[in-house]
Order: sequence, then C-alpha cells, then structure tokens
Amino acid sequence: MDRDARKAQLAEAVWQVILDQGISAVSVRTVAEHAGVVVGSLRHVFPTRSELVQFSAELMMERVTERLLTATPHDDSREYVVAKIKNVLPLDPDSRAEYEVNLALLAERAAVPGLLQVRLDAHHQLAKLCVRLVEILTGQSGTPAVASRAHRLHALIDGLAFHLFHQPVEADTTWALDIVWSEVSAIAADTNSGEITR
Amino acid sequence: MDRDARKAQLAEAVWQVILDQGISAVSVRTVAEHAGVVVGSLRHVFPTRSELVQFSAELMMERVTERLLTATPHDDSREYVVAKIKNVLPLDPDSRAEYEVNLALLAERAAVPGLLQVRLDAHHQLAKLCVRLVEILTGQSGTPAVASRAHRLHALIDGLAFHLFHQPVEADTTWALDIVWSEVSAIAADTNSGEITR
DNA sequence: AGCAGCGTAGCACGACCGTGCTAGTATGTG
DNA sequence: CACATACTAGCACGGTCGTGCTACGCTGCT
Repeated sequence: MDRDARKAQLAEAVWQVILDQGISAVSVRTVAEHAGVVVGSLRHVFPTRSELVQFSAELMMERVTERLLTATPHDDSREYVVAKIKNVLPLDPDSRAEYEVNLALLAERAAVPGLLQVRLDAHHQLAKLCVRLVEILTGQSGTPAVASRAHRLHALIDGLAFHLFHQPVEADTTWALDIVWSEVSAIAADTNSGEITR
Repeated sequence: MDRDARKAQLAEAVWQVILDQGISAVSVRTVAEHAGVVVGSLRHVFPTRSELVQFSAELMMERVTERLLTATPHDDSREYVVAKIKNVLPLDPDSRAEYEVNLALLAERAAVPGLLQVRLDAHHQLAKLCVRLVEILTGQSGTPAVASRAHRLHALIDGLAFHLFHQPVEADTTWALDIVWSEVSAIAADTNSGEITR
C-alpha cells in the first residue's frame, strides 16, 4: 500500500476514535486496532504518538483547505460568497464530525505542542478567506472598512459553527443560513457599514 | 475541611492539570497530586474519575453563572449590555483559562456523557442572556425580531470568544469590543434590523 | 471511657500506556 | 538466483491508569 494512503488511513482512524471515545482514548493501540493494523505497522509510519496526532490534525486541515479551493462559480457574487461560507460551517454529519475532531485536537494542544500551530494556521486561513469574500462583495480592497467587516464576518462564522455544533444533527439549520444571508447582504449593500459608531 | 471546599479544591486542580498538560493528563493521580492530597482522599469525595471530571465542569459553569448574575448597574442601557457581554468573553488571563478548560471538557464528552448536558446548559443559558439583552436594548419582548437579533448576537459572542482565545494574551482586544459596541448600537438603533432581507 | 463515623493513607490488582527491540515475510532489484 | 529494502508482527519493559480494599487517626456523641 502507498505510504501516504496508509498515513491517511491511520489519521482517519484517529478521527474515528476521537468521535467514538474522546481524545483521551487516542493511543497507538486503539488507533491501530481501529485501522486494522498491528501496532508495529503503525509505528513504522508514525514512530511516536505525537507524530500520529499531529499528522491527523494536519491532514484534517488539508482536507478542509482542499474543499475550500474547489471553485464554486455562481452568477451572483452574494450567492458565491454564501456558498463558500456554507463550505466551512458544520451543516452535514461529515463536517460536524470534522468540527468535533478539530475541537478535540485543540484540547490536546498542551500535550502536543505542534497542534497549536496547526490551529493557528487554520484560523489565519479562514481570516484570509473572509477578507477575500468581503472584497468580492464590496469591490474595495485594503481599506479599514474591509478589514473591519472581514473581522466581523469571521467572528460570525466561527460563532455560527459553534452553534450548529451544539444542536442535534437533524435540527433545523435555516436560521443560520438566514443570518449568513443577512450579513452578506449588509456587507454588499453598505460598504460603510464596517465603520465603528461608538 | 468542609466537603464542598474540598470538592472545589479538587475541581480547580483538574482545571490546572488541563491547562498544564491537556485533558488526556487528567487522572485521579495527577489531580490528587496537584491538589496536595493522596488518591485515597480524592476517591473518598469522587469515587470515580467520571464524577471528578463532571463535577469540575459543573462547578466551572456555576462560577460563570454566578459572575453573570452579579448586578452591574449602568446609566446607559448600552453600557450595561456591553458590560454583561464583556463578562462572558475571555478578555483576561483568568477567563481565558476558563474558556480553555471549557473547550477541553467539551472534547471529553464522548468519554464522560454527563459533560454533554453541562455544555448544553451553558449554551442555553447564554442564549437566554442574549434574549434578555436584546429586550433591554429594544424595549420589545417576544417578537420574532428579538429572537432573530438575539440569535445573531449569541453567535457573534461565541465567535468573538473563539477569536480572542486564538490570539496571545497580551494582544490588543479593542477590536473585539468595537465589534460588540457596533452590534449593540445597531440593535438599539434599529429594532427592525433583525428582519431577514433575503 | 467507649464507640461510631468520617476522612486520610496507601496497598494490590489487572489493564492499558508509549516505546525499544528483534524476528519474520514479502517485494523489487541486481 | 541472491540480496537489500520495506513492511508486518509481536515481545518486553517500565510506567501509569482506574478502582477495590483494608488499616489508621481524629473528632464528637453517649
């Protein structure tokens, strides 16, 4: 078997164990068993537990990035932006699981220092995406209003993700999309709305 | 020593271990050592690990609730609302630690089922607070616009908390407060702004 | 004084942990 | 064919884990 495929297989086993039994249950033994390999084989690819955990975090981020980069052309710029945002929200069982694993790995960062960087990378990447989306909507670039609006959009997205994660899988999610739509419309309609009126 | 004080002492030790070594390092032994008691004593209070972890989650939520209930009178209703919101954001090292522990415990919910309920309670409590704040700002009550605005405010607060958590302790936090101010002002200024213009 | 109850201390057990290590086995290359 | 390389398989070690259990001291009631 291809080495990268084996690594991916093991990383996916890590995710599964996290979902089934929590992050504390992630050990070389449980993961190897879940992946259907013996510990020796796992350790041939990942000599230590830290490397295993860190790689599974990196692969997760890579998958998300990949999904984000797939072009989703739309006639209307607002529709395009909303489609992009839907890509990063935990709206279906798969992305919910992804989000949960993400949170769990975040909680292990004291034990596996490398996870901190992975998390920060993901955060900055989403920040950059938000800036890009706001630029698309407003037609402006580099202005303080853009930065402010992007910041706000970013916070809103993370908050919605957190909320969606808290409700049952089968629950209604249109309210979240409504909030996204209203925010996107507001950005598109009023390019000055990012100013602080304190 | 008073029994409740002992339980609190042990719960605080749990929090400290999470911050120092991650959730996976939370065991009856590490926690007992951190609290300066022997395992036998800890187990006299918390017979099993699950009870220990669950109680520490419950106490954390209780502490936050307590802080939220302390009245903070302000002349201006907007100032009052912003003060309340500042109470739930991880703005200082203490509340940052609190937030981190919260996330870590969330990640253990597969292993300790009771944590799920604790987390949901916290979520709903914050939701109720948001409704109350919007009612104060708008003077309305029970209308769909209030519910919508509250939902949105709730998401924004959770998102900002997530963001603040991602930046260094010493970093600037005024941008977050600016966003809070602008949102609060928007709610106060336009009671119809919660409508969806899709 | 005797005694009960509560909290402290700690031993013991079997299980699981990460990791170092060796032996076998398949595979591709000369 | 021989042989190196890559992978699989698994043993062994010292350590930590949760938890059942007993023994000891203190404190207050009768």
